[in-house]
Amino acid sequence: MSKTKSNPQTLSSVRNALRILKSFSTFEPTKRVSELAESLGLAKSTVSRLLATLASEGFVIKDEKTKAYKLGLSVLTLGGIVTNNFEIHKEAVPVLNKLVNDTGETAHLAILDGNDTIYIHKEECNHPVRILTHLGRRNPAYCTSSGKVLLAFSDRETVEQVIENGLVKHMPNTITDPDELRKELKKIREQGYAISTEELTEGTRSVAAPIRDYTGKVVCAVTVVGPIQRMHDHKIQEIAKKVVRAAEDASERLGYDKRYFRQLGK
Amino acid sequence: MSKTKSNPQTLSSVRNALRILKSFSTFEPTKRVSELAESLGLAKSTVSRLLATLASEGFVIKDEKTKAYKLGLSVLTLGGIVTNNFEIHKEAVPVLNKLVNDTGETAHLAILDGNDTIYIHKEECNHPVRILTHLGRRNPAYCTSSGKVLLAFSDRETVEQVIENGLVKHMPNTITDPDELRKELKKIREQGYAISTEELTEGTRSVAAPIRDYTGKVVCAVTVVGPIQRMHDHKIQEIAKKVVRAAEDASERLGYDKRYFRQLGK
DNA sequence: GAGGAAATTCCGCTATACGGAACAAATATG
DNA sequence: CATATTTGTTCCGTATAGCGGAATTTCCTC
Repeated sequence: MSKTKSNPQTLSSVRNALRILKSFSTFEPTKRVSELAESLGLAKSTVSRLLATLASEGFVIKDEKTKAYKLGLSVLTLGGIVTNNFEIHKEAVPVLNKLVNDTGETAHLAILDGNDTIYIHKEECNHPVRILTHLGRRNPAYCTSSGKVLLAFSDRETVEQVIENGLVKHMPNTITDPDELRKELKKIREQGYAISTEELTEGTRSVAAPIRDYTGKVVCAVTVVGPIQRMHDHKIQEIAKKVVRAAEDASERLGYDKRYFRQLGK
Repeated sequence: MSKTKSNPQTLSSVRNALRILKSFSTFEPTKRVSELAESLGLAKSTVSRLLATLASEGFVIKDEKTKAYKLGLSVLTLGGIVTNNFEIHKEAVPVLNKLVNDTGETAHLAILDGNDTIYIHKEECNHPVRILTHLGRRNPAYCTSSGKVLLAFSDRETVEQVIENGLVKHMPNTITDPDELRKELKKIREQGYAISTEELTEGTRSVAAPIRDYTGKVVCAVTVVGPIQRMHDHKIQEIAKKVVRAAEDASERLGYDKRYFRQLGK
């Protein structure tokens, strides 16, 4: 029964239920019994029962007509609680709002989790043409602007871990050479922001800058994402400035004292 | 083992795991083993194992120092997927943005789930004094403006179901008399919006209006919430107008043709 | 450094969750 | 329109996984 690495003290039925939940995505928002049975290597009867249990607690919803399942509202409620737990949130949201108004593009807050960045907040712009992202969205760190910023300001091991994990070429622009990535991170540290142009997703460009807490530690990144047409080379510097400014504002609100740390020569 | 009503074909271990997840709230964002064992009526060892399993899949995070558990990032990711699934979302978010700018207060989208309203979107205002709500927040329908709007435009059975479920007095202003509630809903149908003043939470007032889809069905409510000091009697009519307008805008974007339905005499 | 509380691990027993088969329902096919 | 096929659910016997309680470890507290 050990598919990935079944820790000794974990319950397989529960793990299977959680795997079912995790198998949903923006691109496959509905799932059916046999599909899941296939992909998880379980009997149809087992999946059917697991789904019934998940449904009874509101974690999935069954469309009685098509017999397809989608994620339920319990999941939404829990997500909201998580969001509320991040203190960064309270301080950074107003700043993010302003940034969206100033740039006209969608902005996010992102943190690092393992080898990925995760959007912990999203502030949508009004443009009819929008990039498809969502709260909680998980992207590989090495090929997104927010991820690169967070990596640039994290310890060596984290970076090496990401490299060891493999730099997959998603797009022509994806950085796949370890040394090139290290150089890129150095550059980001120096200039104070990161840009990513079609490194993960076609047609999109993003800019990110680090938010620091009162200890000077980078805890989060602000990032603005948009279609490359609207993120022209001649506009990108302007946007970058605004992103950096927003990040500095948010940092200040978290008690970060720029001058103090400059004095320290950091 | 039948605590609430254990459907024959549901798995108790999975159900217990889900119950653990659901026991987290904004007010109790962390939980400990013995606490959960007590409240769920399970052995500490059982809870410990369930939590270990939940942690291994990122649904909870254990603070190794304090041994306290909080909800994990997997939950956030799933919540984002749910959000993205609501089509109303795409259409209503720009409208909501505008509403927040116009009123200066936090706005939500809400839907009805059983006897509760659930916020499926939240657009925060910039005021330093803010109402504590969150995405996925579940509130009783009969004592919130969004809930009352949604009830006002749903079928008789739903309303009677809510009444049967009990009208608990949360505040002096809470409507607890069934007939009074029915009268209130009638009034809401006539005027096209609902107001709730300290019916559930002290110091808050909210206004809500219905969003309709192309079939004319009320699918969702827009609501603006704020502290009563900022929602003065002499300002409330103005705010209500804006909320109704926003709801109409959103309805139009969903293909609802006001004139067509007026012709029908609806 | 001892005492106590809390979490985890161990262990034996039973209940339970599993897979397979049978059944039911819905969809596709001719 | 009947038949074939796919898909989901229920039933059932068995093996085992998950349960509670005790033992052990860890972590505070005094």
